[in-house]
Amino acid sequence: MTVQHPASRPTLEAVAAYAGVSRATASRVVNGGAGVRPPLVDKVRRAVEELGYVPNHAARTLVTRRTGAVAVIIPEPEIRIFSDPFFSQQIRGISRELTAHDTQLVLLLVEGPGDYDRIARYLAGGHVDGALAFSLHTDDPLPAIARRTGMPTVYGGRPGWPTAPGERPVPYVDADNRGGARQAVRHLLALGRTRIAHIAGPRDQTSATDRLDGFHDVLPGADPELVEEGAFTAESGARAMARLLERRPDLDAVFAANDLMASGALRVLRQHGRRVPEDVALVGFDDMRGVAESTDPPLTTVRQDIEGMGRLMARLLLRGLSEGPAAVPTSVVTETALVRRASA
Amino acid sequence: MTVQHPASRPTLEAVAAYAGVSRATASRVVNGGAGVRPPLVDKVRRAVEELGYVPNHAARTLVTRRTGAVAVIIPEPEIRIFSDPFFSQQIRGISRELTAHDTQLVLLLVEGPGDYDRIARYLAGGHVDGALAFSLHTDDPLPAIARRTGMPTVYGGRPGWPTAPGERPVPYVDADNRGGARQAVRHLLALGRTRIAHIAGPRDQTSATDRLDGFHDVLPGADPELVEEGAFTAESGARAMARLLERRPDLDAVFAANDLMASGALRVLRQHGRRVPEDVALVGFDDMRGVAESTDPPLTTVRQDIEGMGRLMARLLLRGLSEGPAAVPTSVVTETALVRRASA
DNA sequence: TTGAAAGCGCTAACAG
DNA sequence: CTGTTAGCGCTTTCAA
Repeated sequence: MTVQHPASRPTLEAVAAYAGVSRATASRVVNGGAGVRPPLVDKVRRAVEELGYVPNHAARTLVTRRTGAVAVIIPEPEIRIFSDPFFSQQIRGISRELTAHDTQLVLLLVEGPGDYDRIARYLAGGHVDGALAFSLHTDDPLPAIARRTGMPTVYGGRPGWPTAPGERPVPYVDADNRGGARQAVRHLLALGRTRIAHIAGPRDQTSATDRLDGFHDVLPGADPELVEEGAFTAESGARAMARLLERRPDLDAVFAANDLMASGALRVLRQHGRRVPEDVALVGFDDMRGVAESTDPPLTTVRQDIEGMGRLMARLLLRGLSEGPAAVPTSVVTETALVRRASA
Repeated sequence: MTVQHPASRPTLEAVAAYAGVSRATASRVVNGGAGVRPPLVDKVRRAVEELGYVPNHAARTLVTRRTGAVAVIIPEPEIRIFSDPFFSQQIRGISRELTAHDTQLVLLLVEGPGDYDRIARYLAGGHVDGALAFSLHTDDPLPAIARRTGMPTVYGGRPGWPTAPGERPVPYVDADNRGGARQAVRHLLALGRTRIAHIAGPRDQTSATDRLDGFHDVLPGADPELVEEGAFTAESGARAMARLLERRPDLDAVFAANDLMASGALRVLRQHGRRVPEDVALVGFDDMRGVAESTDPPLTTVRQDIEGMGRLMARLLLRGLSEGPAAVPTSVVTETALVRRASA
């Protein structure tokens, strides 16, 4: 803690006076200097330097109606389910892109349903120019709020409902979950496996259902007994694996919808005396740092570029902000890549 | 993306007209309504409701010189080293506290040394009322920037240098690392272990040196051969453990300065045929989710209230903001607790 | 208790 | 190319 009321900083007025020009000219120079004669530009620049002038953000926002800030809205529960690395990598990507465009990141953590009032007020309050939001569930109030407040918003992850007729589809960025799942299953097939099981994620998350769809794309006639549902946690993966093993002790491969579930499945496989990959080949999804490479054996998995997705979200939003909604593609799907390790 | 230029929202002027009062009275009501007669208060409230009025933040900031926002500054590299859960829990605590006080959280990720210019400009720009910063290294430019810009700042983690004479000590919040280490080592002692080793963290982090100090508090005459240094990663923990085992194959207990290193050590212990806890008892630090309970055996470790520390940081800052620096205690150290599991 | 008026610091027409 | 002028929407003396 230092000064309580920061010594009042020099204003544009002061800079103008110091440089011997009008406030308007000083303003022009500060904002790029277009259309101002070089000698004057120099004088003003020197004045800015000398006086240590920094533009007052509030005053600028008041007249331009641009805040230079973007809200990142994260539902609290997600932060857990989605496991932290995911969250922080995405944030990093967003932060990089925003910083490169001189835009600030305001973090809004949503604790519970009651919090949406606060979020709505915040968005309506003109604190930010746009918003980035994540992993919408079917009944998520956010899109309605965004629409009502007219706040340009880009979503992370494919929304769980179809676009209403006549409504502009919401722009989102997502990994190619379905394609990635196909890569995983095809790999297992190429290994000569014939009884491939799938541990799916929760039905209310599109990333989970998309992966399940990818599984069925490659194995259209898969025995329903070979599919189990987990909750994207290691524990749930272990339980799903146990059920699978009970029903189909003859299975020779497993594609788990994420690495956490794969790690749980791996533990159970070993407990049941199965060797991985000899008896049962195992593929995960996410290439989650600290999990995928550190299991024994390390997981073959599907990698998605999480940071890149974050960057892309920010880029779409910024483009929409500067060029209008029409410049924003409805959605962008990023590629996934199979990472071969020892488990399959 | 919806509207490009948000439909201009109603102003105080509009509310005042609608309610049939002056702008001044409307303003008073919006800000609590002190000193306004009830009937008028009601009228204005109704007008606000009817019109859907939300105060313009920029205009308010311009006159009050308060932004209602706080910057959270996180050095990029730390985000990795410190492992993500730490980061996100701390953020959560901060967010909770700020939200409760209607204050916004602006996230500033620092990518590299060059970024400090940007940070300095940002803090000088009057975008925020205060700042929260983390894990300072000895040569960190942040404190100087904070001082220069007169930005009230609270730090997370004990700074790595002594307060310069005549300077106000920086306020910080930290876990009782030293006390926690003592708890860990005493526990090992109580178990009857006599050759207790320590895998310390990097010398330039006070959390590491404090834990090392705690170790020495309880074991003042410890053989230097029983202390090794790691980098707070699982890999470095494994390497340190290997060196320790080579030098002192007779060791019967290990206190690792964090859970990640403990997990690496555990792996190496097993590879060398040591049973844990029978042959070698092992204690970690952090009670890191997803690590401590999921190793085999689960780790006995020292828990710190990370979210609570975050909350505390925010609370100190907010208090300083409203009551002046004098109201902020120099620093607060939070308690740690030994969590007994199977490894010791 | 209420209202009138000044002004926070800046940008953006508009004239010159 | 530069300066003058009018606000942006709000809070806050100061008078009434």
